[in-house]
Amino acid sequence: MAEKTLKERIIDTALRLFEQYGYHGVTVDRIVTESDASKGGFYHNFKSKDELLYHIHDVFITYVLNKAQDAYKNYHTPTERLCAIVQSFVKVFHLYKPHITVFYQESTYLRPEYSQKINEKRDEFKRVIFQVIREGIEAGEFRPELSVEITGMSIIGMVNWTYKWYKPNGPMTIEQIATHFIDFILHSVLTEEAKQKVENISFFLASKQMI
Amino acid sequence: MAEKTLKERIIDTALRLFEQYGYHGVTVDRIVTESDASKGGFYHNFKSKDELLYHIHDVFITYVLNKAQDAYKNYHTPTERLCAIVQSFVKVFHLYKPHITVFYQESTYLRPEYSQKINEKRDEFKRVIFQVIREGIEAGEFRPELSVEITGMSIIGMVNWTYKWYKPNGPMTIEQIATHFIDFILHSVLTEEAKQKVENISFFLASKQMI
DNA sequence: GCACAAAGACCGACTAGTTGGTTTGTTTAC
DNA sequence: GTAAACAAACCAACTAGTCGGTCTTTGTGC
Repeated sequence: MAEKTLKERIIDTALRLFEQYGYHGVTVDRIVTESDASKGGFYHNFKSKDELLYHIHDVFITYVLNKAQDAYKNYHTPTERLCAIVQSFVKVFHLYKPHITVFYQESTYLRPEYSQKINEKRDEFKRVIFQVIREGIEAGEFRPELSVEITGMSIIGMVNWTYKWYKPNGPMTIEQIATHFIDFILHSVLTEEAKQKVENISFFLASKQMI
Repeated sequence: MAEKTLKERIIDTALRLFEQYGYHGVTVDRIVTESDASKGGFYHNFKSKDELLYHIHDVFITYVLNKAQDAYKNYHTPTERLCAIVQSFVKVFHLYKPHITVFYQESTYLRPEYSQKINEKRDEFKRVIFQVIREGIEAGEFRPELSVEITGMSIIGMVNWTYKWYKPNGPMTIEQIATHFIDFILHSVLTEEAKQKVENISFFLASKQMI
């Protein structure tokens, strides 16, 4: 395996420090020191501290958006799609927890030119979720009295909040957490008929090879 | 009605600015200018910029904790208590949206002596919610396979996330949003028997004079 | 009711320290 | 030789906090 490049080392260090102390709680000098780099090396790889922040945002949102779009493509009923999206969404927290923390804590400090790009991808992600819920209602799988927006934001909020409490080495694995979320969500959105079909939710997930 | 004191004017201005630009995106000078105060007036009322941040945190968490404790006292079944807590919790977003935004965006920047106090109240709030869920399961109203912690954090996350998208003058009133959340939550946590009793959720809420 | 002093509220120019970013010159590695 | 990276001095801008002073209110003795 190739050694880590300087750029990667800087990003790793910055991520760790930003997560703990916040973007403004960390100086460029400190990032440089703790990643065994130099100021020259830093500014060779990044135009500015702002650009580094943008880069962190972009890596995460790009990943999660792609995962959602893949999940949409690879499954073909609203219920399966919703499960798959939530599943992959939750799993991201294992890999990208520092990214996510920075994403939700520091996005106010993104400069306009950067935040615009990020917001486009974020909105696209929301659109996919809303779409699935809308199709679920139309297909009769989800309860017709649901509000697409509030249901969508409830799901997004519930999952996103994980970044505030999830501990990678805690008592719950990320898969267990995902299963609980999906259980919670399916009980809320499915119609009685659809619930009959799914029957046992854990079994349903297993049969779809999601867990 | 008495005029607003300087302190109140400073807090109002700071809240508005912090919400939009973040704690580090706003200087004391700017707060002072936009609240028609002076540097001296600011430091007469607050020991430091940090203390102002703490004050904002404390007002919100104290309010929401009291509301949850009141809801617990005033109702006597787990289902009613959960509804009442969520109800009052969501309503807080109407009054305290800027506080909440600052609370969740800027808490990393609270100095240790302050964040300790805040965390105690926040943990106490969580404790109340966990307690209600635990009692709901024990009483047979909530599904026994629920995880108290994950269910609790799901509810808290779902509601808290509201601060990211709620617009006080948007198409949904805060009461409508609260009703949707409660509907979502009750469908997830209630056992089949308990659902029979509650029957129609909107009707249930109305009968308890919650909406 | 008044004189006056003490306390508290508030002002704003100033300071001292910090920090993102630059520059210049050097070194390493393919 | 060229690009990536280092080292360190340097700067300009910014910003939290200070400090001496003024104005206003309140309390007290007579």
